[in-house]
Amino acid sequence: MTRRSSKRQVPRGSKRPGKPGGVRDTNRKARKAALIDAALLLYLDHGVSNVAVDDITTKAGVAKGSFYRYFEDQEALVEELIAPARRTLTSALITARDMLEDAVTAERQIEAYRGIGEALGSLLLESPGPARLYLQECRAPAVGTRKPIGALAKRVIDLAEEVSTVAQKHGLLKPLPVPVTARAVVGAAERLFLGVLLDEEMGNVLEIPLALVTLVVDGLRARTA
Amino acid sequence: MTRRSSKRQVPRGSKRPGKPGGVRDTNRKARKAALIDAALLLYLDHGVSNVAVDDITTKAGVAKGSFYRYFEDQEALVEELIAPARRTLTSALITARDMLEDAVTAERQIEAYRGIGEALGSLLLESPGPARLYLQECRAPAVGTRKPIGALAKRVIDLAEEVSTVAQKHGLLKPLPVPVTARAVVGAAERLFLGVLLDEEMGNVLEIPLALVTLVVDGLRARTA
DNA sequence: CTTTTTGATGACCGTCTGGTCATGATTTGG
DNA sequence: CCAAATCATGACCAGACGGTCATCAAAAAG
Repeated sequence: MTRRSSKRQVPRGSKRPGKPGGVRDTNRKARKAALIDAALLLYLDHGVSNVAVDDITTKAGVAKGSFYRYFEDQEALVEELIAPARRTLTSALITARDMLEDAVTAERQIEAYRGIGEALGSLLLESPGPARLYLQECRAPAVGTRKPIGALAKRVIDLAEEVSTVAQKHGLLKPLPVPVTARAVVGAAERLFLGVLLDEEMGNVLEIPLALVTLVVDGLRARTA
Repeated sequence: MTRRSSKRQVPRGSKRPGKPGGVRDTNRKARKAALIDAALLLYLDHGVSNVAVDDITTKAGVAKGSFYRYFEDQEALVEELIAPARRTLTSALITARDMLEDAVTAERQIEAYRGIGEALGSLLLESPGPARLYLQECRAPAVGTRKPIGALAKRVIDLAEEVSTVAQKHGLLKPLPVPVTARAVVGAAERLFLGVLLDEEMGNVLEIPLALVTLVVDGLRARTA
């Protein structure tokens, strides 16, 4: 029996995948979830580059050969692991950018930024693990297992620059270079949220969105009438 | 011949180390520098967890056995590699904290923060490699080879909190939780400086210190007369 | 109930890696 | 010049690791 050239969750041309909700479908989903959950816990403690497939499958309680039925390699697993975080982050930034396009008042501007904060907040609540993994690893070199995280980090910065570009076009920011304001905001937000996820002593975490808005609105805001 | 239980650059009780400036002393320093330089280049591209001792010694042009004459393991090398960055960062933060203790005017406060910016600026100029390595890896899990970097990251946050505590004591910051303002500033500064070191398109990089001061002084500043 | 298809398994293989060490080269100090 | 000390070397070793695969188990479909 030869290896299929391109592995898939359900192989294309599969003749008997079983019906949705059936035993096979249920087992496949459960196994993938077990592997992803196990990997996440190990990545959070050890970093994405210090975890072996053996570690993951042992923690997930499945045989090593099963890993390769669901994932080409660890990079493929990480890609799937951070998919929810990618969707939430990129969606929030795009929505904020579009809202700012129409933001002709300072109130609408604050609302757009608040939308980002809220989306990030919900990300922290719904997917704290993937969010924390992203925040921990997003600046280290995007090689091997970490590639999907590095790609998302680049996307986040690109979108943040778009948000800043639109904000500045409306005269809503000081005439600082867009790449500078985008990075300052992203950097501050990332470290603050990482602190929350790491249970660092942060005081009243409900003040964090305020702090961020303060940074953006008061710190970078253009002094216009 | 048995292994010494604790390796050192010059073994304790060494009988003929050679005089300072002598052939051995010179060769030792050159070899350590070659290994550290090689390791730095590899760590920057691949991450601290994806580099083998063989990689380092090959790039440095020395035999593998020589590596272990100078370093216990890679963690020891990283400890030494970031020593200049650690000195500069901690010294700058401590100086700023002390200056803020005496800062009774807004001008003195700005001067203290500017001192941090200048120290960071000189760090980027004098040790761009170690600075970039620190910025890339400082949030990923502090295990194995990355331990020294994680320890420095914790120290930086601790000192930043002290700086914020003093600033707030003087009523120079809004009454936001100290951990929040400290992290916001550190996060913004780190991402901005990383952008410079990665040659990301940042516009006029001379505006970055201004952006940081803007964030701190205008964004977090208490609205006092 | 049976055949076909899909999934699970963990031993196996080749490569990678940390770390050691016997041997020889070089430096030191008298 | 010489004995002692220090340094350099890269083959070697044992274990770690990614990925495969022959075999068996389980599910699907008729």
